[in-house]
Amino acid sequence: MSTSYDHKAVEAKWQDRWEKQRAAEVDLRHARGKYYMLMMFPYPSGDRLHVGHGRNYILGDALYRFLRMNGKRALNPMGWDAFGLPAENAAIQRGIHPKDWTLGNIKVMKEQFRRWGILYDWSKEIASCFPEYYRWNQWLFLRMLEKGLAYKKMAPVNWCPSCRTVLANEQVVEGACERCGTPVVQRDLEQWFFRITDYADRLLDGLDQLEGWPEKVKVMQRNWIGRSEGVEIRFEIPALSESVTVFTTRPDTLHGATFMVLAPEHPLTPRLIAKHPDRAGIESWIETVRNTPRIQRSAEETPKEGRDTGSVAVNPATGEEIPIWLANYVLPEYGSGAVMAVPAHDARDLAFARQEGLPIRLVYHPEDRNVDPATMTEAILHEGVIRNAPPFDGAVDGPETIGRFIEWLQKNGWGQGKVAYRLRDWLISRQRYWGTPIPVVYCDKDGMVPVPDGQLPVELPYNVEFTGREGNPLSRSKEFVETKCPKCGGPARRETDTMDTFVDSSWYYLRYLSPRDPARMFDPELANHWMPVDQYIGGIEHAILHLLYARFICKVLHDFGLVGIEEPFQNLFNQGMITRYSEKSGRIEKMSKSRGNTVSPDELIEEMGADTERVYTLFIGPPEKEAEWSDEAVAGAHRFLQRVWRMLERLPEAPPTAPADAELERDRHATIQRVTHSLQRFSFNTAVASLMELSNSLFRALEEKTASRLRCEETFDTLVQLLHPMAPHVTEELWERRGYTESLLESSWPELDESKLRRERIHLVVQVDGKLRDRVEVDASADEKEVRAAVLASPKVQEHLGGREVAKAVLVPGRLINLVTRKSA
RNA sequence: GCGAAAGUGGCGGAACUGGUAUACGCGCUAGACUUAGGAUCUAGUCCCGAGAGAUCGGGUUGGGGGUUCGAGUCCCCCCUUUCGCACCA
Repeated sequence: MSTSYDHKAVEAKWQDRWEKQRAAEVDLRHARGKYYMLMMFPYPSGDRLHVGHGRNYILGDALYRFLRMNGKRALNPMGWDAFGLPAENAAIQRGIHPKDWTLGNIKVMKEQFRRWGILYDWSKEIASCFPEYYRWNQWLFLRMLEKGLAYKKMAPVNWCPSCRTVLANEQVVEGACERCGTPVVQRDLEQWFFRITDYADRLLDGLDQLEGWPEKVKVMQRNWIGRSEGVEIRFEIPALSESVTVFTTRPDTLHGATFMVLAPEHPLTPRLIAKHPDRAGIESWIETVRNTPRIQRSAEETPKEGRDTGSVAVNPATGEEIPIWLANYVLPEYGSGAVMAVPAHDARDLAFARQEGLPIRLVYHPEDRNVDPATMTEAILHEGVIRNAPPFDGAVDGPETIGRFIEWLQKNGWGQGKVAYRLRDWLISRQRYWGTPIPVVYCDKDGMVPVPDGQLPVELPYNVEFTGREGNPLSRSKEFVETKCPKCGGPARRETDTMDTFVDSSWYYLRYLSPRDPARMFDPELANHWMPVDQYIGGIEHAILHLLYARFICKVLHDFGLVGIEEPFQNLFNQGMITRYSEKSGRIEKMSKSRGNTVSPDELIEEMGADTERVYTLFIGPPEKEAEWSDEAVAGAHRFLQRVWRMLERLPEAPPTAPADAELERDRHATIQRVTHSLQRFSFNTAVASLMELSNSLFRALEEKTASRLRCEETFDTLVQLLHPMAPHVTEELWERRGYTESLLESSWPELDESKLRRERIHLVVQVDGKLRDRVEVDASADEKEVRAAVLASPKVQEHLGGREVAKAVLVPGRLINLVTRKSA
């Protein structure tokens, strides 16, 4: 019967010890050298964490331990993104107050982290739902309000008539309210915004500096910002003595604009349809379009619908009068909410023109430009092709043509260059309780008045009612709503909207540095010393929203003169998801509670230990890629740790002297080199593989008694040290049992001696004409001449040469030699 | 449709800047120890062919072409998959 180690006892022992010696907390003010790493800010959701969630925490902890053993000052803080919708839903469904629910979840999550053996510096702990934290959201809001970066305006929102509340886009499922199934309508409400569009160019340009970010995330952000350069062109509407401006990136197709399309919401619409015989019909159609949720309206499957206003505009290039239409596919918020329709060169305009029987006119001939000739034939036949119209001057296509057009339009006073963005201002107000109250009050006399800094924080009242109906519970709290105007002292009402939780997470990394500071949002001196964050680990789901908002707020704080940096996160790592077969769907899917394919860490830890889970999670595959969880393969990680454990008992069996010492020593150093390199590149899976190899070598040496006791012990110690970031508990225990009194975590990473990697005799691969034919052993110092002589002495090589002459020999030192025979000319 | 990444054994995956393809693990096969084992250990395990045999020959990184003494890796074309964007004018 072989001994197996009691992982439960070992893990409990070290988890207790780590908890007690929290002294490892970094003294930020006195730490010399900087290595500020690993940012996380999880949401305490109440669902038990599963092994899929464990991946990024385990990854981060392994990295943290590795850095620390390498003498780096690493900071590993943890805090809670504690506001959010699930807490409020829990209150509605189960009658638990969001605060109590959240704090309970935090406790559970902390216990799970402890059981994974994860070392967080809890002295830096923050939670966004505490007034000590969110008062600085309010402070930031007031500063942004002063600078015009926060503002209020009417905006269309998703409104559930039954719940009487605003819904986030994510809460609208197929056009209906996620909770009650009532069709959602579009409604205009006064909303608070942050002017992120002012920063569009800087957010875009900043990406080029972020070399430590995955290209994928940068591309996603670039698409989201969606900068496009184009032109604004004015079209006169003679009947109204007005003009309408369109935005286009293709001014060179202006001659082909045969009609114009406005968003139904366009400000000129009422005047354009004023004299229309079916005005009422059009107005009711407009209402339908307005009530369509935005997501549905801008889906490609949605059929194009339009109405002719009966009014006309003048195409400045041709002088022709063209009809003005309204259509659902033109969005009011992009560009100027109006387009010149060029059906010959735009797929959407073409579809619409065909549907409504509007004229199609070619500007470019199919031979000039990428136009589908088949679809264009009818246009050519009916309208002909406009070429050599000014300012073509016979030239065709390309950016130069467009450039000339812009100049020409400008000269004629018809238009000018303009940049349009897809990015919209950030809507930060939520009609919800569980969030940061927006610090303004409304006074009948003074209007909207910001809350003075001295009266911050505006605290959330605890005693409110959660009915799930009638919208925001905050607005029914008299205690909260009724207040005094800071200006005149008269009666006033508080703003009851709260902030989007992304505001909380957009600056938390700065608060980690001085979490209890009562006087400031953060300490600029510490921020300048420790920022930017060296390593950020998180899921790809944050690629746009959170990471864009955090970059934006960082730039805002920079402009306020509070921090020197403009980019908060230097290196970003996106771990891949863990997948598993789901009985429900019969497919391999992302591990999640709703799919019923989760693996509980509790049971796994009970059965095989946290170290096993950690090693397997890291070994499963490249951490940036998706990986499929295999219940069987976990056992392999467990066997590996058991093997390492058993070797401790066998060390004394090794002989005092033995022949293969040098070989084991070389393996040891090769492993140090490989593991160190692997961990530097986040390649945890190959690091574990290398350690398994070293373990196999040592095991064999012990079995066959080919290495001395001292050598075996030294190899074992190195193995344990290198394994520590992945399997911290069992390695600490083994280290202690080896007689070391200092904690393994405090020991320093094994040193690589490159001279030990060298061999005296090396195996060289011999190729003849690029094909592997033999291996020869030569002195490591042998020069080409000697190698050649040794190789030619091989009977196998001679056989394959078959008497042919060696025309050329390519020697790759230490690896191979390729003998090239002359090829038939 | 546009953009990005990737295609290697039965499976997860190795191969750093072109240099022994399939490391490591899972699974599988045979054996050992055992009352028994999903425990442990030993040997084997890319495919085809020859041989009793250690071995020997040939082929193989989605398909096709190219560069090179040499290509999983670089270049071109095609196929497939995954992800992101998608009425943005």
